[in-house]
Amino acid sequence: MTTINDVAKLAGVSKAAISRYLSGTLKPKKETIKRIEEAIAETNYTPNRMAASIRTKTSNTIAIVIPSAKNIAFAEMTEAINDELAPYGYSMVTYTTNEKLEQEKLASNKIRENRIDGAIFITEPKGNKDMSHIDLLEESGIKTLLINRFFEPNKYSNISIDCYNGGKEVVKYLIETNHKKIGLILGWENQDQSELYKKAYKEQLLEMGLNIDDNLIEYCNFEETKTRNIVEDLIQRGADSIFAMSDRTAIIALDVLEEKNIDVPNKISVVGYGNTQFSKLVKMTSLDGKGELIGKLAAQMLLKKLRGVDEDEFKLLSTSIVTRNTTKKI
Amino acid sequence: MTTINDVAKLAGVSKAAISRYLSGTLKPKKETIKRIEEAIAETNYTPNRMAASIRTKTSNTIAIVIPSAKNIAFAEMTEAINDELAPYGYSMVTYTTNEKLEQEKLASNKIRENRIDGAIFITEPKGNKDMSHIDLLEESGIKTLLINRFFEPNKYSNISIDCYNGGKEVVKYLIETNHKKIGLILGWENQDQSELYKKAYKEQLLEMGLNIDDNLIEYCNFEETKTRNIVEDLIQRGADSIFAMSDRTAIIALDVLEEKNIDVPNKISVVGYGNTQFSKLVKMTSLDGKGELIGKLAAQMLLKKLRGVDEDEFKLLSTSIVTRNTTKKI
DNA sequence: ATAATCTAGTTAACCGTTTAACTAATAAGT
DNA sequence: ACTTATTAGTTAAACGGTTAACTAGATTAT
Repeated sequence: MTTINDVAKLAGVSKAAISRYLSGTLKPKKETIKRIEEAIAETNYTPNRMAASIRTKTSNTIAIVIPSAKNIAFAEMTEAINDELAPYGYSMVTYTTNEKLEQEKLASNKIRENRIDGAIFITEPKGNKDMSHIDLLEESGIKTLLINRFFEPNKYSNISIDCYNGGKEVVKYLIETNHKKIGLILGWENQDQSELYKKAYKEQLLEMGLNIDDNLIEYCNFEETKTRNIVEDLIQRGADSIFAMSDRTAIIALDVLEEKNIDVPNKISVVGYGNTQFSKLVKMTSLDGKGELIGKLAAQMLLKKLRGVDEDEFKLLSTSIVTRNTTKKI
Repeated sequence: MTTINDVAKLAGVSKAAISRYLSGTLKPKKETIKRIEEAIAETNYTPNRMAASIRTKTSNTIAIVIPSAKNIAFAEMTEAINDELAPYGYSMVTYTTNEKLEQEKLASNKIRENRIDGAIFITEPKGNKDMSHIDLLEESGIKTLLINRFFEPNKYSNISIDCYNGGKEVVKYLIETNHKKIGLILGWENQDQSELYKKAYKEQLLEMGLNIDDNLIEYCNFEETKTRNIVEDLIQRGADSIFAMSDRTAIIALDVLEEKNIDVPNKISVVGYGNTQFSKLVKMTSLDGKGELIGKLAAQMLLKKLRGVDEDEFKLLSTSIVTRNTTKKI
């Protein structure tokens, strides 16, 4: 790779002239510009952004930390973030955690090592409240932003879906369409999101005068076989509807129901969460996860922080159910 | 952020000692180690990988260039690549192209700017054969690897699915299950993959004594509305089966068929391509795209190139149809 | 005519590492 | 006892840029 020195030599000016010309802090005369441009073209010169970074202390790179890149919900957010940031020249590096705290910490280390400007963490590693690595990033001057990790205001910048009220809406909808035994399939036990959905579910049930059957509440850990067993159990226990905490889980539920020849939505209604491509393709009712909106807002918020506007923000996005062919008034 | 100088000062040694201790080229005595370790811990020192990079000329980062991150087929490959490379300490940066050559070139520029060690390009921008940016990367010492871009040996390192023989197998399977009017939904016109499938389709038809109806061959450009229209046309024209060049397209086809109350697979069989999560979840027959295998192999091949083993390799992976509930002998 | 301002550059220090080459002190070999 | 190796470091240059401070020459103002 050619360096700025090669270009300078070829153009017959100092390397400072090249650097300043490229950054717009020097206006060379026409003839010099011509020589510089020719030299750049001839050598295929591209500035070494890393060398620049060590002086300017900005890498023009942001990181996203997600449980899994092939999970459609995260993929949709990721793409939205990238689409929003790319026009500003940011590159995006992805670290996956498999929802493990340990891996999230490794990612944080990489982010520090690479002096990445800002990082977006999506969801929390299962059931863990250790924030020390995030704190360290902020102390190191790396801007952080959390998505679907906290559901009430706190010291971190955060954007989340209001799954408490969203969950209540789903339950309300199901009750209003005459369902009485609503199966609830949660993700991980002790994870904020699961517990919020559970709370919403129970409270809405009570508010509408139904009583709670704990046998209808299960944690699937986002595992397929576990989910299948749960769905079978729920059928056994007489569930007339199922609300699952992810579209993927809901689609697995649909599959089990189809295998058992149980008519959806006439016999059992199914609601997912995410409103991802998945739910659209299979025409499934789903609580909107607003992945693309969240990604877009997250990118904008991070951009703001990167520019130094540093009031920590907390956003809770209201959501609503998108009804399709897997739910029906009975 | 603390630097190596801070640590050196605190530990009372030269910065070279810190650097060499951390890289294992210096074995300090116990007592010194203790002082260094304490200084590192106290200052939360993490080496600045960018500063190191400018000296060592390796960034420990690889890039993947994909049409879209939220396309499930690419997401699966991406994750497989990352899983394979992460243990070696590589960070992965993603650039999306929307299948536009212009954007692919922008990505190439970023890759050069950031002195990224190696890049994997997945598929080709629609219908374009300009490889100058890839050539430039290789000339710049950046290792490149192409996926599903070339289907016969050439000067680039490349891994592809043998879609010619795969396509023939699908057509053969459909004919053997007594289908006579096979609709073929391709992607972009003039894109190698599309044309290969078309060739496979026509040749297999002729080999098995059926004649070709050009009205059954359409390009959907991977657009939903266009796909829906095509499917309706194919139904009109009496197709008894549909082979689509992507799972997503095939699922849209399934949806149209369902809307029209046409029984799949009894009335019309549908085959997708990819064998992605999508096809598994909706139990759709699909020609295997082997995304995860490709990702894994790609990562390994790139790793090899990064280590200097630089015979250009060309791999064509054989594939086969995975039958599920959307195809049937009639 | 002289001072003040502008233009188009240059010089040199700096960013945070790595690494080749050197050194001083200690240990080992004969 | 004297050379030779080994150990545990240090020094200084290098990597490829950026940037503050300077300068020489041309223009403008008074």
